[in-house]
Amino acid sequence: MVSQMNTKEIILNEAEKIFGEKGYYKTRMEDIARSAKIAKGTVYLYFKSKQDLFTSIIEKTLLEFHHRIKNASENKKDEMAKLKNIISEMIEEFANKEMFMRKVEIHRLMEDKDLRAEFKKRIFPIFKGISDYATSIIKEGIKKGKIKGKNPEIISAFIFGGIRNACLMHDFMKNKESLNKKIIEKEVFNIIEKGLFKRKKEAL
Amino acid sequence: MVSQMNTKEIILNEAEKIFGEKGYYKTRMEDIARSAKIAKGTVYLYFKSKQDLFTSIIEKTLLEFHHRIKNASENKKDEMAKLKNIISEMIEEFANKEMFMRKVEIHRLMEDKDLRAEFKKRIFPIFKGISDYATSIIKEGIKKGKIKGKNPEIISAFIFGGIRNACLMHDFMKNKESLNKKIIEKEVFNIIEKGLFKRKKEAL
Amino acid sequence: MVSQMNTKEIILNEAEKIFGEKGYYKTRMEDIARSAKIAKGTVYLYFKSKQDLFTSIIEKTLLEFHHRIKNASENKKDEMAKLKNIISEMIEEFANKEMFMRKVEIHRLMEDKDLRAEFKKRIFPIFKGISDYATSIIKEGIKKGKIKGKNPEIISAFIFGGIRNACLMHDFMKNKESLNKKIIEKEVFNIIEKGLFKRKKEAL
Amino acid sequence: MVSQMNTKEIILNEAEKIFGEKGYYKTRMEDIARSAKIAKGTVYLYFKSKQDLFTSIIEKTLLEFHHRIKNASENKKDEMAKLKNIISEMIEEFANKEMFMRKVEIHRLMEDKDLRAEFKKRIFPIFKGISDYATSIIKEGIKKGKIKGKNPEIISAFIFGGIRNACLMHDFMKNKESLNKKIIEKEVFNIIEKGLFKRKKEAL
DNA sequence: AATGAATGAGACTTCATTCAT
DNA sequence: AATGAATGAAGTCTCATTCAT
Repeated sequence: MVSQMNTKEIILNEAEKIFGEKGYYKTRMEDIARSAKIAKGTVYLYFKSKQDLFTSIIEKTLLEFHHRIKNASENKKDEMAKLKNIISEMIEEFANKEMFMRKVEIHRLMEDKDLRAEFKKRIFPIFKGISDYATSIIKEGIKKGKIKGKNPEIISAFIFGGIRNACLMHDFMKNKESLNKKIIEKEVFNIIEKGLFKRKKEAL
Repeated sequence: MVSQMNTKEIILNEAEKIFGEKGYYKTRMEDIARSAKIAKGTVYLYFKSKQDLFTSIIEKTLLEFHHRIKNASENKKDEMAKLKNIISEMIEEFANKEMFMRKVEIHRLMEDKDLRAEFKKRIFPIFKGISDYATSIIKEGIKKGKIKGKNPEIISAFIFGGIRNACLMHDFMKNKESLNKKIIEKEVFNIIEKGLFKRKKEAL
Repeated sequence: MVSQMNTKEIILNEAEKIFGEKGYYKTRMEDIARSAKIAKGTVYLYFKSKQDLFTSIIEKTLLEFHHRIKNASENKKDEMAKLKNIISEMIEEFANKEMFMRKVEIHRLMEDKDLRAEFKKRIFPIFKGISDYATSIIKEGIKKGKIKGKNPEIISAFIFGGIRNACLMHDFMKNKESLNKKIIEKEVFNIIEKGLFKRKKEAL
Repeated sequence: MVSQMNTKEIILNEAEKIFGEKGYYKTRMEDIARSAKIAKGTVYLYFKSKQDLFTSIIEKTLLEFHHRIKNASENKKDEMAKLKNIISEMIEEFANKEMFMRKVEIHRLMEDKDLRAEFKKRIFPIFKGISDYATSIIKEGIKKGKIKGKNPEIISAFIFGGIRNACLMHDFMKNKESLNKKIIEKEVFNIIEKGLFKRKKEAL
């Protein structure tokens, strides 16, 4: 039992690493098995297919992410503080070189007919949960007159995609320098704070 | 001559459509040939490999995009106006369902060893050209004291990625409704304007 | 008419060169067309298939070779002189870098089912003619008691193959130095005339 | 382990047979797989490409041949005896219908750019080893005054090629009758030992 | 006579998955 | 629970040949 748990965990970890490095299509089941120091057939004892394994990782990653942003925001009263904390968590997530979330495009993979069924069932609800959580904070902020804007979904997608791309671009353009999370955070806060939130003077 | 141009153009158009729909890996050369109503072998008369064809499309798409944002911005004096026009063009580009730019992740594909060589030679320079162009406007704005921020690259990556994701997310969540470009534009302008640009009161 | 002759001749010459360089399988009809500065389709006006073209070249080459050895030997009375002259012609033929006979293995190609039909009809008779011609001289020599041996076919095949291989091997091992025909000729004459081993009398 | 050894051996044997029958270019990987009663993909578990498989067979065949001629000659003191034993082995090798050495032209295949790299690394050294071995015996014989001639390389190439062609020609001309090794051997020995032409003394 | 764009059968190779041990 | 040899469907690319101009 313990050993089973371990093997499954090992596979998940190694697979996450390799999917993150090579992407879904370029990753071979054999790469994963080798990296996990097990036989190819063993992977199939724990996951019924490549799609299943991949979906399981996204599932786990998204659930963890959901927890993180919830933990980081739910005990703040102020929507501004909540959003800023969520943004910090996003940057943390995306800036982590090992994490594959930054690399994986859920939209794109959802269009793959082999993955779609599994994704629709297992990933979409979680994804929507995260999206709704972020959106609901913005919605609340708008209602309270603290946040400007009319379409919370667009706003949260904009911020999420913006941060992801800022992190990716850094890697892409100058992958030798390690990414300075603080700089990105500051830049994003600057944009968000003074534009997104009405300041007291304005509120008057 | 005319016929050659036509066939090549047809292939490029059909391939763009299918690569956009299915992604690079799921697209088979035969799909493209069938869609172009030609034989598989004919594609190879015009493009030496799948990589070459794909790269050619990205190349063309990025060059067109570069032209568009240049045309839309270069005759404006004000950096704010320039940036807003570029943003409008981005939205136009990403919101276009047929366009595959929205779907393609250059960062990810650059990591594919089969594509890397071709990409490094043909795509990276154009990509960098676009990036540099947007960045230089922000840089100039910062110098003139009209734009806040210290890292133009991060800012432009943030905006670009944010817009892209806002468009993708709309498709993803409610792909039946056609995307209203004006709404996205307004939301982005709202965020950008009041946050990114110092207002006269602030400048004082 | 003149122009047709010319085009056909040009194709034959260029094809011979390229088949000689690359071998039958690696030579593409397009290589030949390009080398002859004509369109691919034009080749098919003169030769009905790749097999036909190739066979035509072997045919021509073997016929020429037959003429050469006949001319070089038929007016000699002595079988020894005849054979030596034939050997000189063989060396001349094989040592010629441009000639493809040295490179082409008729035995091998005869086993290719696509070539077999054509070869059986057009090449085999010529080939046999040459073989018979050489063999008949040896036969005559044996009858007259001037040549030792019981199997003229084996003897002529041995000499032919030996010369061919000596020429090929030179190319293979030291292809920079140009092959010295005289040296090969001398070595072959030595063996043929007196054998490889010194007899005791000679050794004295 | 046993099974792995077996499958690899089976593939090598079947491939040797088919390459021998059809030649390198006409042999399809599927032919080999079918002949070995395994799936196409299985071949690739043991050999990384068609080139690799083919090269492996030549490698093995040449190494065996090297051993054979060494074993057949190294304990003889006399160069004449050594050479004659080597010749007998050659005839044995070439006369074997199943053996593909007789059919394969290393010179020709070395010019194929797909095979060249592999050949240069793996085949050329062995080939040269065999060639050098035969040549060194002739060289020694010349030094001791027992063998006539100035170019051991030419002499060994001549004998090797001569025997090969004599065997091939038999197949080619009358492939129904089984080849009588003794007859070829006798004919070759005759030429080697005393030359083709009776000298006047003998003629008396 | 000549062209060269187009065809499509066919070859090599990959890799997710299975299954006997 | 674990293995890894074996499978075979599927994908990329080549090239002899055709045919409309």
